[in-house]
Amino acid sequence: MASPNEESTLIWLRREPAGRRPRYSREQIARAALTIADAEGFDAVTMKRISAELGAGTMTLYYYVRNKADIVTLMQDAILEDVLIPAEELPEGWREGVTAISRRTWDVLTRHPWSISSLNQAQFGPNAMRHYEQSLAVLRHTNLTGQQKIELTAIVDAHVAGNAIHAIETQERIRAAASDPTLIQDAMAYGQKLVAGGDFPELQALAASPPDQAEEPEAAVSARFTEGLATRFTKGLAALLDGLERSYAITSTG
Amino acid sequence: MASPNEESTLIWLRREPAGRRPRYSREQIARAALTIADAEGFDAVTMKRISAELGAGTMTLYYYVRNKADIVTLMQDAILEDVLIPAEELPEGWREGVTAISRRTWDVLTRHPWSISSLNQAQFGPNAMRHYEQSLAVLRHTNLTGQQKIELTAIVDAHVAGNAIHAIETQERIRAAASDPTLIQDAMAYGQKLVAGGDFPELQALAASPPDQAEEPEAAVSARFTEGLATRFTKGLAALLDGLERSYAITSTG
DNA sequence: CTCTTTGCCGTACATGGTACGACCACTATA
DNA sequence: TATAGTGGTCGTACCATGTACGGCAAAGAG
Repeated sequence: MASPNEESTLIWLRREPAGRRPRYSREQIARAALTIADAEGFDAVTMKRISAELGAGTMTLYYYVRNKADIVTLMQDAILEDVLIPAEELPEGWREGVTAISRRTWDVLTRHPWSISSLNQAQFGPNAMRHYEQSLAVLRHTNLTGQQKIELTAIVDAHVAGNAIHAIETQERIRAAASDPTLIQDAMAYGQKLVAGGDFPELQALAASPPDQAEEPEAAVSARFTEGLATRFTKGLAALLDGLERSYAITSTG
Repeated sequence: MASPNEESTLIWLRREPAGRRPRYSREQIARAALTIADAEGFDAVTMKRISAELGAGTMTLYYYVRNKADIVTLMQDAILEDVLIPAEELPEGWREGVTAISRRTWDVLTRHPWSISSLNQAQFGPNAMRHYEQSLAVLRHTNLTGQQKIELTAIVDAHVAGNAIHAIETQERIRAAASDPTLIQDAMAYGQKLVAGGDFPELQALAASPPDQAEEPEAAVSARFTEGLATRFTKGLAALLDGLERSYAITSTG
């Protein structure tokens, strides 16, 4: 039997140094890492970089945290905090509730493009738990069984995550293209080469039609794109909920 | 003006060594990498490891490929080949077609868990192009405009990817738990601790009900889970298509 | 004032990607 | 057949990153 509560594999079960006068805190560390990730991408989040940001030695971090994965876990949990909707702001109906939560989740994930690259390394945390609880709570006054609530939440969450990834990738592509036009040129060249081969009639047909809205300030293009992604997401989500409402025969029992 | 076609940023536009008698080929390299990834996970895919698999020196790979990202690109494209549906097997209606493609995509992605971890590093390739073409082709005999086809495809693709990720994560968690029971124990301990705090009424309610189907051979549990994930995916997809059919007022013009 | 604990961090090592350039064998030309 | 060039292989070396280890100083306890 291990000593109570210490040396767990979960950071959430290991107490944070709080004894005499620790100079830093897990929260500070997470915040620093987050700042870096948002500004320079996930790859820039390095133990050295984080510690430098805090004015500490690299190894100091290991006093607060077991390894880098722990820090990533903290980061994920930090952004999941933003995903939570204050109780007062939660709309009434199940459908409005799910929509609000999903929309907010998508927003937050999209605002933190690194959230995708870091997916594999993170662990379930308290805010994930709260998010889950909230997602279920929204379904309270429906005729769904517990298993059905779980299922529906899983489906919707997966949908949201998938669309967030899609949006992030698109945005990243735009950014990359802006900083290095060669990328686009090459991609276009390759695409055209393939299409010219004649094996892609559908794509060929599409390539012919759109009115190439060139000549627009970079920022505008980017902004319109992001907007477009958001409305596309909204549309898809509505369709999904429509279908789910039907197939589960969901009714309000409020 | 650069020399024609050489030194592109895209591997697809750089010719493969084929002159005198190259000992290897990009395809071989990709296959080797794929084998390793499937067997030992993406992290095991190392330049040294790949070359060892081929019986070559590490640096030899760089004669066929510019860098590791290129190899990842080749890997992705390789599995996308499996995603393509032979023309004869494509069902008639748009809905059946989309379902078949989506289902197959989900299957393949799920069978290659590393496809997720490698998302960020890969580039669009020929098989991605074919997959896209096929997705559009299935919508040919409908009343959708070109933009709508693109939109719908994007939505469905994102949905599929999201669900695949979800499934993969679940499976990975199961595997991890199987190899190290401590993980589950800790997670359960933490979960219960949180729930005991009283702030998670919905989760508490759910935790009470399910008939803890313990005492089942590991393999069986895992298999049932996978199956469950697949049917869940099918259900969600059907709902999504239902909703999309309605909101786009899709009709067949076949 | 001494001893123990807390907290900080320099050093060192393992691993992974990759730039550079030596080296060998084959082929074309003289 | 000798020579020069070129296609293909790979050893060495360098850099970046995560982290184990252990020393050290300061704070508190006795």
